Amino acid sequence: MSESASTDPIPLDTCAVRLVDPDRVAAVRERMPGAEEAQRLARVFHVLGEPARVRIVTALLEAGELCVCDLAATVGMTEAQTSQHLRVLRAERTVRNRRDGRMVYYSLDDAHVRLLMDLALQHVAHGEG
Amino acid sequence: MSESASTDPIPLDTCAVRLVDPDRVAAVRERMPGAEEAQRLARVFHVLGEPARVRIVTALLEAGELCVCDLAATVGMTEAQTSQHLRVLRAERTVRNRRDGRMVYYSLDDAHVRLLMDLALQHVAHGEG
DNA sequence: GTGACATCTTGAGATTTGCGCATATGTGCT
DNA sequence: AGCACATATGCGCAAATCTCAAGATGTCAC
Repeated sequence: MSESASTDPIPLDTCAVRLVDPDRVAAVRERMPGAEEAQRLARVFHVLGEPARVRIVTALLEAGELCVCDLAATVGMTEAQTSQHLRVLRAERTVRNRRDGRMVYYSLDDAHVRLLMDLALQHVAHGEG
Repeated sequence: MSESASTDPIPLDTCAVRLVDPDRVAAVRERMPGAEEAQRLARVFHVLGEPARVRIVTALLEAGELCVCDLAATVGMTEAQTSQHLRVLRAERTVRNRRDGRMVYYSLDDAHVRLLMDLALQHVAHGEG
């Protein structure tokens, strides 16, 4: 494959991939979000990329605020499972918790989440047959 | 734990979790999306829950349309890697491909994706310190 | 302080997922 | 047809992740 370099006229300064439109590639690279930004975006989506957590979030969207036991009953999971998923959601600032006695009440921490869910619902509604 | 049922006054028709506000739980359960809907939502988010795919999508947001080799150069991955992620994105109808000769050009298949990305960007921008 | 309850954390097992390499498919050129 | 190129696919391995069950933490009541 890469043995006899009989023809090697193109000096690629970046990496070993062929480029059709280098100018466009450079322009897009400059304007698109950086690697860190992409990582943060991915983390947000990753947290929501699980049916169990989606159900938790949608339940909180409807209820506004729920304690862990009621939340577990709503989504049909054990309390330990629910608590574990809530920890992941909390780490990403998707939900916030308020302590009242020995109960802990959870609610959404960001209004964007509701919009994200609505958009995703439209997305799956229009494309899925 | 579940050995000596000395006190068992509450008949739970659903499962073995305690309920603080059964009426509210029932109401939320009825109004929130079902399990299938949650699974579809999770699949959409899951596909975007990876830095590499986020970068591909954001690159396509800027470029509109790119062939695999330029896309690989833009996001800084090998063509095989890029192709594999594109397969995942295509399976979820996030991107579409158009063949022109031996090149294959990719673009976003759904306008919702742009909105999702913008919302997620706002989300990570306002909360991250 | 002791006991009961709600929630949180931890650990091992099982499943999934991404990466790298090699190869297959499909297209255009001579 | 034969060759070269762009992309897609299949396989093996390492890493991350979900799940389940048990124990730890913190709070209220007596």
